[in-house]
Amino acid sequence: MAKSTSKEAISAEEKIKAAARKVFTQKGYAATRTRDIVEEAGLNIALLNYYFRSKEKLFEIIMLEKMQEFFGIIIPFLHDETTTLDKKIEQITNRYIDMLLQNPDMPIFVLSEIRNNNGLFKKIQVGKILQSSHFVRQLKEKQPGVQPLHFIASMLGMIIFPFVSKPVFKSAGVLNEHGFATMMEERKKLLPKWIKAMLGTK
Amino acid sequence: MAKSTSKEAISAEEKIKAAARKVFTQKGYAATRTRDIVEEAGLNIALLNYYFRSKEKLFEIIMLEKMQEFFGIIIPFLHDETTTLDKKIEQITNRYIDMLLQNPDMPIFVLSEIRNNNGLFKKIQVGKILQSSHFVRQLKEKQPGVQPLHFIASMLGMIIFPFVSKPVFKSAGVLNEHGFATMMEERKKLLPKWIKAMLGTK
DNA sequence: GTCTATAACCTGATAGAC
DNA sequence: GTCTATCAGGTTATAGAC
Repeated sequence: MAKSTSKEAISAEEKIKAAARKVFTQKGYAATRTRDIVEEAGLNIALLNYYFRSKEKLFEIIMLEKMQEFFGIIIPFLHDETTTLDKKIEQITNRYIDMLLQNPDMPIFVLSEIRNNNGLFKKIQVGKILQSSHFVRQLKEKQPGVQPLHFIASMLGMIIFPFVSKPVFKSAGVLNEHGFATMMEERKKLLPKWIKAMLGTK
Repeated sequence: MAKSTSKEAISAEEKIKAAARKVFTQKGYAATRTRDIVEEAGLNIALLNYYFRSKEKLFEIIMLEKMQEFFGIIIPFLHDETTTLDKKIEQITNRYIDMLLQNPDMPIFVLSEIRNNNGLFKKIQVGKILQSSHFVRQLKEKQPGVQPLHFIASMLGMIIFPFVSKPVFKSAGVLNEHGFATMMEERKKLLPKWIKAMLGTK
């Protein structure tokens, strides 16, 4: 059945999915109980199993969704043949930070669940997509000596790592929620400069 | 009782601790069963409870140990008043990568467990140590406009992020175990150059 | 479709023999 | 100190009423 587009109330199925998104990404698969999810949704366990068969099946749906978002968001920019390398760096930085500010728990969730369960991830062809991208071709032209992987790992590290270590900042009293958001907004300006500076070295 | 320094066989207590280190860091607290730990140690559950009282108490011991290593390793370099900023960057990069190559699962373990359980972490005064360090004073002199936090987040991101995303590289077929180690060895040379290039921008 | 009650299983922890 | 057997509690999943 196609999803209704009218303004009618959200279905139980959708409520459970939304709750699962929230709880799974916050606590991870192993630490979440089906009870946590249905309580968050204001429903009961029977409904979860009625719609999704099992905790594991529900998790797969959420996990695939999150991996798609996490890895998919920069693909259009990587393949854009009309933009310069510098422009791509700016777009990726801005777009990624914006998306992660909406989903701050996503990186640590996706990365730690892939550690626990590489099976699900293999469906996504990250390696091939990257290697065949216009972005990597441009990188090789600009810096023939350096593996693009090194550059990409650095760029993504600068963007994503603050989200992964956000709980550390908060617990250590270095940053609160608002301070973190401000910092990431500043980084949208700062990182492209730093990333381009890396390209200037030999 | 002081730990024996002779070459006698490893005690059951030490065997369980070693097994716990391995299993907890690989799977995280929630996903490990006490049975996993004692099987790894070749012993039985009763021993675990005899020596450590509970799964949680054993976990706390391992977790404190790992946090100490993860956050503590760079402190001596941060406070060294005899070295230049450039030298510190080289030392931190080299030393951190070496340690993480020995403990590749450590970053994702420590960071995801802090997310789940900030209580344990609060005992370590990361924020104060950082702010009062010679390293941060040197940074402020060199780049008065930029928050040291931005710089540190970038530097640590470039160093640590590859370890956090290692399962992605492996599952995606981009790198195998040996390729990853090679890449990190290359990064010991590459990162100091890139990090210093960031300092040169305004 | 939704709910309550319960089954079936798993996991951490302990009792008690050696 | 070490082990086997077992308990107590919690968790997922389902049966069956509405």
